[in-house]
Amino acid sequence: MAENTTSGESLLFLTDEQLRKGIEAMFFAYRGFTADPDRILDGMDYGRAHHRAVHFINRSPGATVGHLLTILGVTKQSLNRVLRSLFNDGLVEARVGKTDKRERRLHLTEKGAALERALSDAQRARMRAAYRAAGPQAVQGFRTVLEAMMDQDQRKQYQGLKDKHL
Amino acid sequence: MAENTTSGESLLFLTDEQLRKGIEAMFFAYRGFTADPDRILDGMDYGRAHHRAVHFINRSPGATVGHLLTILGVTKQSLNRVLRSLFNDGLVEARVGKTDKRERRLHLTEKGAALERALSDAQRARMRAAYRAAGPQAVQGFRTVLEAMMDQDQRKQYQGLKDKHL
DNA sequence: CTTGGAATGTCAACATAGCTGACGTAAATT
DNA sequence: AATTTACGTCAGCTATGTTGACATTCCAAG
Repeated sequence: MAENTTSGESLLFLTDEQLRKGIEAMFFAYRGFTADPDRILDGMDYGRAHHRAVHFINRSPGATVGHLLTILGVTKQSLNRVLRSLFNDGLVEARVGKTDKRERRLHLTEKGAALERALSDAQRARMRAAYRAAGPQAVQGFRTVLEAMMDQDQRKQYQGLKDKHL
Repeated sequence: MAENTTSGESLLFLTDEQLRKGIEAMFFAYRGFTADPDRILDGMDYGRAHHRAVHFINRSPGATVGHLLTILGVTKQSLNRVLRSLFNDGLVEARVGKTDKRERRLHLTEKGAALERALSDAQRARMRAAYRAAGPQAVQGFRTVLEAMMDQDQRKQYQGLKDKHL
């Protein structure tokens, strides 16, 4: 693991100690990242899985179940349990696909959109505070490192989503 | 910390769209972050909870159970289940506290240290690749934003750990 | 037209990892 | 002596993931 190999030109940021700090930063930060939505969801019958579903349905209205499956990376049985409860509670509605009638195109109802807004408002508020405190340059570095940390497939989905939206 | 506050100079990084991208980046990156250790643990009887325990015991040898509880933020029942299995399998050993005999000071055995090494090698490899690809300046921004995203208590623990180590 | 496969849903059974509540024991503190 | 602290444990619950098996619906290709 010998860092500082070639010349002395500051490969210090690649030492095991620096990496360990990064690892723990991810661990603690992720807890903060999910804390606010979790607090809202606590008390409802919902959890993080519902949050993720609602987030991506809001983000890509009309997405099929299969699409959601690949994004979330869970089994259809697991996702189905979540979707069923959202469906029963009137937060999500499924419209039969126009061209392919096997597909169920997922959309948020107004009620679902309201929950999504509540959750993402809370999450964005924290993110905004962090961004503001860190400044634009740090934010760019943040995004760069996160993107480099993703798996290939995940990165494609992430970037794909980026384009599809606007 | 206030960057670019006053006039209209580039507060664009605080738009909801930018924040949403940051949120999704966290989501996808965290999956990558945990993927490699998860793969190793899969097949053993262990999971992410064991990884976390082993990580922090390695990091702070002699830590008490209570210390671990506050760092991990779980209940003692939950942690105890994990510790018991690590204990039974001879990965962790508990020594009675010298001054306070109620305390159990936790240490990794050689076997436990070997697992910890395998897990953190995998995780560090990914982190190192991401750091290397992103560069030192991005890494600094990454850490700055993550730190700002933590809860107060978590941030203290994170920073506290930083000092305690070396 | 029939058949095969894809997209989806559902049932059953199970594992992991979190939680609460209640209780016990030993050691330290007051 | 009484209380508090640190830890362990039992019992039971919930959320979220997993596999495996099977049904339905429908598109597409032979």
